[in-house]
Amino acid sequence: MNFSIAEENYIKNIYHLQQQSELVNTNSLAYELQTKPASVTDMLKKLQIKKLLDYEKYKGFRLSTKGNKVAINIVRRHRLWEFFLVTKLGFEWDKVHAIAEELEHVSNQELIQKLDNFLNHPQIDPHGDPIPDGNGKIPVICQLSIADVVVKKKVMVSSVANQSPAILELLNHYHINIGTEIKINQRFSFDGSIEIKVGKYAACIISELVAKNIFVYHE
Amino acid sequence: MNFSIAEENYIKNIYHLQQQSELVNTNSLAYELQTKPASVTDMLKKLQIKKLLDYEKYKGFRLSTKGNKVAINIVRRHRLWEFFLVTKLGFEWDKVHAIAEELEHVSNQELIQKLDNFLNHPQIDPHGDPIPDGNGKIPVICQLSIADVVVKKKVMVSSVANQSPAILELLNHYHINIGTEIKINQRFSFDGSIEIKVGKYAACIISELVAKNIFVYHE
DNA sequence: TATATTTTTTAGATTTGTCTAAAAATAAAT
DNA sequence: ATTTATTTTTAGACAAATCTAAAAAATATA
Repeated sequence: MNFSIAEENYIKNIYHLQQQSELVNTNSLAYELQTKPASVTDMLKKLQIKKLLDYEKYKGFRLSTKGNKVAINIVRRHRLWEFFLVTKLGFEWDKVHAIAEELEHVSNQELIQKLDNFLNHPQIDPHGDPIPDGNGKIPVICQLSIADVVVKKKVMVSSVANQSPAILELLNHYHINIGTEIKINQRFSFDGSIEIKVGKYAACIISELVAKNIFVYHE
Repeated sequence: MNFSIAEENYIKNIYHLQQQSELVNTNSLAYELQTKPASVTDMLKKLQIKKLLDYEKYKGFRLSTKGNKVAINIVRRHRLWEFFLVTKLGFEWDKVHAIAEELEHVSNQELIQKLDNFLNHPQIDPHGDPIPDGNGKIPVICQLSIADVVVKKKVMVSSVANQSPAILELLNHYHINIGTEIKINQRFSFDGSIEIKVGKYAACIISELVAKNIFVYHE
């Protein structure tokens, strides 16, 4: 089944609000979508008719099982594109959300399948959020801050917590990006700083604050 | 300036019809867009107001200079995505058009710029059509059928003329794709067949018919 | 419990892009 | 040069998604 861009945006935002609280209300969804409560009510009726929503007038609403599947698929597309934009096209994190918001509505199944293959089935997007697989299964995120990784271990960067241009500038300097391989050489007890080796570059030292903000895959 | 998906589809199709004849008429555009002449007339008025079109009632129409620039930009996006889908995601030619038709409407300039970089500024799309550059300049296509390439020369596949599943099957067998490097070893006068070397695979012989359908870059 | 406040929904209008059916302009044919 | 046929445009309607303003329901307050 195919949905309009407007419908998909409603579904996705209901999904996100449900992560906070089971039941969603009209005003918060209107705020999230930058629209008016009256418009939300109109769309809720349409989504209910399409069996995507459990909805009772004045009582709040939640996605149905079917609605949830659709939502997870949209989230999957969004996060795969974000991963693509950062790791392949070299975008920085702050720019990718808006673009992925558009790309996510291209809903060709084969496209997403092949994109997933091309990206080697990433499990975490550049913001550290899990990427649902083709069956809608959401991987349990096994991430660890570099500050907590045991020494001598080789790890791969999965995401960065603080996504400010300030830390971005620093990470570019260290040649650290999503997917970068890092070896933890040693930890200095004086200030918690850590010596790491990034790819083929000479070993360098990062502060504890930086280390705490870099997350890596961890089985 | 930003245009709706409907507007972009009209602009693009007017552009394509103009390659055939200078002036475009309502019926042929309606046919091209799978819509009704009345709808076309409505949209023409809107495009004229936006200065994208030179249009006189009952007299036919053509894109203005501004409209032409917009059209070329859409064509650029479309062809870059097609190239991406074939060379990076491994799609076959017959599948990419419909998907690129959707992707082309994501009109973020930086996205297209970075995609172009990522693809190494391709000049020809998988169908052999030229890809306009960032300034709207359309490269003159220097393509040559393999049947016409001098022997001992190394060339790169730019496009394939006959885009049937039948030739596709054969080319997959030879490991030939868009962007593949091929060396022309020798030509056999008996049947015009040609011995080629594809990448690291053992040399093989292709028929004259196949050779005539494979086009390569040629300075 | 009655009143005030907030939240949600309805009613009716608007915009975009489409349609059908009929009218107007142009082109073709006798 | 009329008539016929084709092409194009208008007029009016419709669906999707939105809006404003007002009514209805739920919640909070006195």
